[in-house]
Amino acid sequence: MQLVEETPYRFRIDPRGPMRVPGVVFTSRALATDDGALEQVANVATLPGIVRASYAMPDVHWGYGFPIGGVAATDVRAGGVVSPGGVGFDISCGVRLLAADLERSDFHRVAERIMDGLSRETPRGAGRGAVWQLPGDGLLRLLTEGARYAVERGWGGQRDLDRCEDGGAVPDADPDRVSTRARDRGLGQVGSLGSGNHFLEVQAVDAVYDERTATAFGLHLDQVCVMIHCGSRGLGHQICTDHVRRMDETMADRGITVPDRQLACAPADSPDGRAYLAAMAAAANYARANRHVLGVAAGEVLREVTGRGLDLVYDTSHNLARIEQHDVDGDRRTLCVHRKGATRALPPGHPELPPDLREVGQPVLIPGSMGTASYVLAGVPEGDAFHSTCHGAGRTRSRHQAARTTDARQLRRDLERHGVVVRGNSARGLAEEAPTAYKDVDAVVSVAEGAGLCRKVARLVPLGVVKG
DNA sequence: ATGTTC
Repeated sequence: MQLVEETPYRFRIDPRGPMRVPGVVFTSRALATDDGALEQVANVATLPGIVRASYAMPDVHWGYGFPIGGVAATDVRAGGVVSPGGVGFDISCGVRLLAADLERSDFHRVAERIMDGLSRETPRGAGRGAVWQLPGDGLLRLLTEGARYAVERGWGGQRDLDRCEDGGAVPDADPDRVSTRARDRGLGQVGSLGSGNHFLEVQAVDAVYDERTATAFGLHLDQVCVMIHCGSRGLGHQICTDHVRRMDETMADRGITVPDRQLACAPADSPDGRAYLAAMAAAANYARANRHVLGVAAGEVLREVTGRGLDLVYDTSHNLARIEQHDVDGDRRTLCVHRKGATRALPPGHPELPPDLREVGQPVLIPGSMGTASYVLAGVPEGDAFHSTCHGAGRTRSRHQAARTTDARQLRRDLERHGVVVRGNSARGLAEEAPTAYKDVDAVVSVAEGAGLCRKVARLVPLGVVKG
């Protein structure tokens, strides 16, 4: 794939064949790799109604149809499509960061007790376990009311909603567009991590790049934090499966052709498109509630051991499509913005930000790979790509490759030698997430900042990890 | 990511 260097951090793929717009890849000469993701960037550029460009963030890698680390916006009033592959199977997968009233130096003497407690109270792995057993009509309410329903039922409080994207619940969710099978899968999983790259980490603020913004976010140097990375479990997965199948069946009848069946799509303003968006919104609410109750459970463990609880910094999703208003070629347009492995990064002054964050911009939470740093970033005024930035380190090797070449016991020893207390789930799961299978998160974040997509606020390092 | 192959 031919990349044309526009600036040190911005590269272009010129339109060819059925591409309607160029590809724009935010990367660097050092970071750029091609595992097939750039071909996918070009494929996405062929989607009906796509505007401006098919974007890739610095952590881009190959995914189902769309690349992970991709951003694509379509013009809803001009037949623009929505594609489940542009959101991903783990709908509204995201990150929740909570800050403890505890210093790094306080942690070590209680580390084992805290990690044992977090391990005990955090269901994880495929299938089993959840911290919240929902009452009879609970799932339907959760799908429409998200974290607000959890608060109503006694989990956490108003601040948890104020510091969650969309106040804890996205509008326009319709449980009727969620299949019985999807609901069945989701019913017993509210409050569980899942597996793969999902985790709960205890971290310490290792560096602060912007004191004023960090203070507004509720963070300071050497503070202990808890970061939770998880999504919508089997429910979101089943919704994606159901709607991809439906769109794959009806796409040809609409006269839509795509270069890859995994780009199955429908006009956002069509029955199939609206049905997916309504089901996706339900999964987004599920994911918010999932992270919410896991955060409350973690806070109870910390309070039990230390007498100090947790305050929410922010909760953000990096797998979602949203209907947003943006200026394109001088016109205000209604766009369906797909972010798959990409994080919304609202600039200072944006009306959707809570009042206490409006001056500094949206907190952007970037989980590193296991045992490496994580970041807190902020949105910037000049942000390109519809106010989006990266979402993590980004894989360089497949799960299979990582598992084949990693000794899980050695990896665990290495982590513990670096002072990270490990509470794993399975040896294979640990091996698949070896940091050597990922890009360097410090490099990814530096490129994202260099490309003008966001700015650094704080760097966090792991003290303990509960692995999904 | 995922009751890791409906």
